[in-house]
Amino acid sequence: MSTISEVAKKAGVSNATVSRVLSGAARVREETRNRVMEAIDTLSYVPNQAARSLASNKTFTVGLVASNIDNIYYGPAAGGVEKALRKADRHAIIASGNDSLSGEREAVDFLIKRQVDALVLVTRYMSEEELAEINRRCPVFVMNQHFDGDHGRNIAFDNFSGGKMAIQYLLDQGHRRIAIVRGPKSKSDASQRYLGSLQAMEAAGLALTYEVEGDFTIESGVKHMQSILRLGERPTAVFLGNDLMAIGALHVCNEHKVKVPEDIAIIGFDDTYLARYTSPSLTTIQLPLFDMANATAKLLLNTIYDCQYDVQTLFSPKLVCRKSA
Amino acid sequence: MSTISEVAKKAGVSNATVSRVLSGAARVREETRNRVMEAIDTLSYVPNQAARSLASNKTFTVGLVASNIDNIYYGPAAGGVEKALRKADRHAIIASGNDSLSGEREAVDFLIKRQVDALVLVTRYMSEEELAEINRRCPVFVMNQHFDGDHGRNIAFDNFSGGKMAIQYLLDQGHRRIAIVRGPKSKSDASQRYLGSLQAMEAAGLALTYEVEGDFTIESGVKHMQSILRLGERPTAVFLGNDLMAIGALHVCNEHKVKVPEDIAIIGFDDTYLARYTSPSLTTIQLPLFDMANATAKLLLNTIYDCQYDVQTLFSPKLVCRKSA
DNA sequence: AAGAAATATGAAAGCGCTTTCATTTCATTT
DNA sequence: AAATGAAATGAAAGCGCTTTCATATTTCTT
Repeated sequence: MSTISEVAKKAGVSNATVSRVLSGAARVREETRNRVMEAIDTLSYVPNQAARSLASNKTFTVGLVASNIDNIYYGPAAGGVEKALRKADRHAIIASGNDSLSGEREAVDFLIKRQVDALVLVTRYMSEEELAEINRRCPVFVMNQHFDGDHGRNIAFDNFSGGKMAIQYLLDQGHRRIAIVRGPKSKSDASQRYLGSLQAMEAAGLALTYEVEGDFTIESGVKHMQSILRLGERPTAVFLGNDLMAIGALHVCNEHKVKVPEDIAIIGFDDTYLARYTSPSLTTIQLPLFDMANATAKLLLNTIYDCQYDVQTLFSPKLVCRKSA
Repeated sequence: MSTISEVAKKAGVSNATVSRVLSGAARVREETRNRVMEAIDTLSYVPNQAARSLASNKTFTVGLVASNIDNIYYGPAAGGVEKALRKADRHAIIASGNDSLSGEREAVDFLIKRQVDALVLVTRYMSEEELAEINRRCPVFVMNQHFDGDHGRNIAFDNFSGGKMAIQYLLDQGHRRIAIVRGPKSKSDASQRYLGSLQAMEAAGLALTYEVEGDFTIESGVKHMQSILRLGERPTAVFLGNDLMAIGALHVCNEHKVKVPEDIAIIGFDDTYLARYTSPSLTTIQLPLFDMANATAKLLLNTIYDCQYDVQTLFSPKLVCRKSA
């Protein structure tokens, strides 16, 4: 491991100059810069991150909290964040919230202790007020979620239109008896989807046959679909607030020999990569999670590290027709 | 942010002493320690990681490379690693290999540049020789994989018995015509599973009806199952080298109205959390990925940071009977 | 109780950078 | 050509810890 001093010596300049060409912040004469670059190359010098952090009071590290690292959403989310950060020579520390509020809090505390420069939160249990509070301790960035006191720190998705789109599709297919297993009332994305659905129903002069609140897990989809099958008059179509619940619903239908989509149509939300491999394959509303996560990280880079990325801050839903509806 | 000096001053000791009580390495008189702890508490002092790293020449950071962060295996693997590290007040940086060899290499280089103290590699394209080579640059830890020159740096799983178990179960169910979609020949875990299967067949005096090499993706399961269905004389059971391929196979069967398990029995490997929600639910061999990842991280902690965890270094397969076979 | 051995603590150097401030060099103007 | 202002560079002071070495204190031995 060579140090900055060795590079400086070899290039015949001071440490300060090497530091300057490295950071790119201050200007250095063309010729000097070349000499330094050459020295860096021949010594294959790599700056010491710890020293950098200590001197500059930045860690170049971003914390990423997922409510449950083992969730199917986590992959694309982490992937999108990681890609953007790596390109900018920063990195992410992961911390899982172990699927509980206290776990999420611990994860956040851990990362703040670790002195990350910012946080990307993909949580499930934290209220928007809590996010705002954390934001006072360390800059918080989120996607598909609002929080008070954010200063353009979230990447949005038009959940309302997405919900509307799902129901509209069902309506277009001739369904009139429609049930909804919506996501948690505490989450604004879930509520927006729900509100959108409602609007589509109202516009058609219809009311929901059945409605219940799920928690976005497969198990929850299983449970609520079981209730729906027990209903006296079954709906002909069910809109589940996310793919995971739809997978649970599909599983239940298959177990009970209820034919999808003939007996009951199922539509999900998110278009996770499993959607195309369920039986039957899942019709769903696409949410470009990877891209949104990538945008979130870029927004963070712009805000915290003065980068200059173009970032799309609002994403739109898209219907993906497969065979379940 | 208070510093160690402030703590020292408040406790009426030197910085060195504070450092000592913090690290727990050297001994400090009971009474002194209490005074220091109290000062730490009242100042709510948190040590600066960068300074710590710079002074000690350790980053307390572990790099975690997954061939594809978006893979279903990644979650439990990352979760297991993260849990162990966090408990030990260390952390993991993630880097995805973007599902390619060059990507995996870039991820490794990035992390080494980032000066991680060690690497946990969950790669798909790197040969065991390459792992050994990387190990010369930075300590490498792997699970369910061997590499040359490791010094007890891997957590093993008995894939051979697992493969045997899968076939044995099929045999016990009365199947005689059995096909295998094995995993990549380049991966020792896949090969062990295959060898185990073969042994079970031989012991029964039978030969495989059909055999082909898949690449552990859903798509690969789809492709090979399609070929199998086109076979003149179909097998009555298929053993897929992992759950992902089995999910693909199930999907194909359902699309072609081939009844599972009546027409064809399907058995997978890994017992990912989706296995219980496929249609029909997947009979498979359980591989305790989270626990293995956790053990890998503990092994790392013991080796690199002189921790003293008990670690189980060999894990065993377990048959999980569901409905697909 | 004195000396030796063991234990506890402090002083200070240094880890490898960034950054401020002063100085030198260069280009421009008169 | 001298004066001026701008641009480029260097010297050196930290950033907040760990760790070595020396010193002070306690405990043990006889």
